[in-house]
Amino acid sequence: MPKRTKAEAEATRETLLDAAETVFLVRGVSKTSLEQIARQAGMTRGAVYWHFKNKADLFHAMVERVKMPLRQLLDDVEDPERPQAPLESLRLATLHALERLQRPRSRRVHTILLHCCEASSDVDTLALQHQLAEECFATMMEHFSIAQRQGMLVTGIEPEIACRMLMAMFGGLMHDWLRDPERYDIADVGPRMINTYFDRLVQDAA
Amino acid sequence: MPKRTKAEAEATRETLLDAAETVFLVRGVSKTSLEQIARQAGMTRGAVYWHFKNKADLFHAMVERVKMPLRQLLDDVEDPERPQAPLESLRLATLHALERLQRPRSRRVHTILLHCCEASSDVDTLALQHQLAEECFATMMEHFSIAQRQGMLVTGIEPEIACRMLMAMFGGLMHDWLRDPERYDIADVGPRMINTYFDRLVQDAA
DNA sequence: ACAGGCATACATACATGAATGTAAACTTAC
DNA sequence: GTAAGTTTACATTCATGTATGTATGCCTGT
Repeated sequence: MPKRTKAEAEATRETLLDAAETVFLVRGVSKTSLEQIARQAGMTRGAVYWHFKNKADLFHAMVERVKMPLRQLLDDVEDPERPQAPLESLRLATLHALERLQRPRSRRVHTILLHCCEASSDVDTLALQHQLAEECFATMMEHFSIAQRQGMLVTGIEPEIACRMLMAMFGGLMHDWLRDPERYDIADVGPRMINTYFDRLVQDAA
Repeated sequence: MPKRTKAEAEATRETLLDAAETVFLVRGVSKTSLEQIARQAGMTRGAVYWHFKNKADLFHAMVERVKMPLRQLLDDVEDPERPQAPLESLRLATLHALERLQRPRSRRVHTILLHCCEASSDVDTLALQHQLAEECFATMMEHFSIAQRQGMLVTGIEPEIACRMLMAMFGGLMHDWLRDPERYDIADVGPRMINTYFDRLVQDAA
């Protein structure tokens, strides 16, 4: 039954993206055919090619649905009353990011990005990761630098190292947990790791 | 000119594995055909199918050439004179692992494992990672637990969290650096991160 | 020691299957 | 009626696995 109403068309687009998430997770991106995605969504390849240019385009749209840059996370948690608490802001933003990661869609898409697709493929996943990482690093470096100037960083620790440690820890935790989420409860382990990091490596000025 | 001598045959096998590393890095595992690998090695698919059952088998052999479990790293660094310095052993083993990672072949293969192949594909890369991670975790947990019993761990930090933090940090650093090794010098940043971690989170008993 | 025979180490050819992109047909909303 | 949404049909490309070809290294009997 061809030609749905405008709203219905938009709905099928979302359905196709949902289907893509599902199939990508199981088969991996490169081994998934557009046919499989279409069938999962209860349609044919024609629908896919109508809404998206090709697999790369579809993939990109799928990622866009969950994209949430650190910049915005920080805007959410930064306390307007206390504009100079960079480390506390970072801690909260990190914890908040960890919570978002556990939401089903976010979890699925990040699993796909980290484990079910490869570089130099249809989709340039490395460029996506690179872009996100650079933005994260720049934003975090600002905050760590401010913290250091305010004497809130334990002496002897350079902002760059602290920054890279946090990024590595967070990224590594994501990568490791998403590989097999049943192994441990990230809602418990994650915050303990993050809090331990901030409590130990980072010290309020006297 | 078919049929080489036994030693030459072994040499072509290695050549094929080298070729695989090269092509996998550029095209990604799933998008590389055995034809491309064979041509890169200056042969035909016949040679590939002679030495390996299929792409998965070839991939597995490629990984085996660099596989170096943490257990062995620890055996290398553990001081027989001072059998009770678990944290120092871990620090050294971690630093040593970091150095190994920078060796060209190790670097290539790990890049492929982390960025150029996907789960649920020909090769079960998740199983490989899982296996390594489990062994690492178990071994490290032993050492962290011993350290805690000896009062060498900062009070208030549980061995499990310390263990997972170190694993996440190391894994995240690998993942991040290998994505674009030109961004920073891991030979400089890596040890500083690791040493900072051990210096700050882990404390010699009084 | 060497001549045959057999297994080895590849190359070539072929059959199959599957995915892609596009074009054309069809149906209904607007 | 026309354009948006979707299906069906088709042509092309490409990787895989296998089967077959073939020349050489290696070994065994005498």
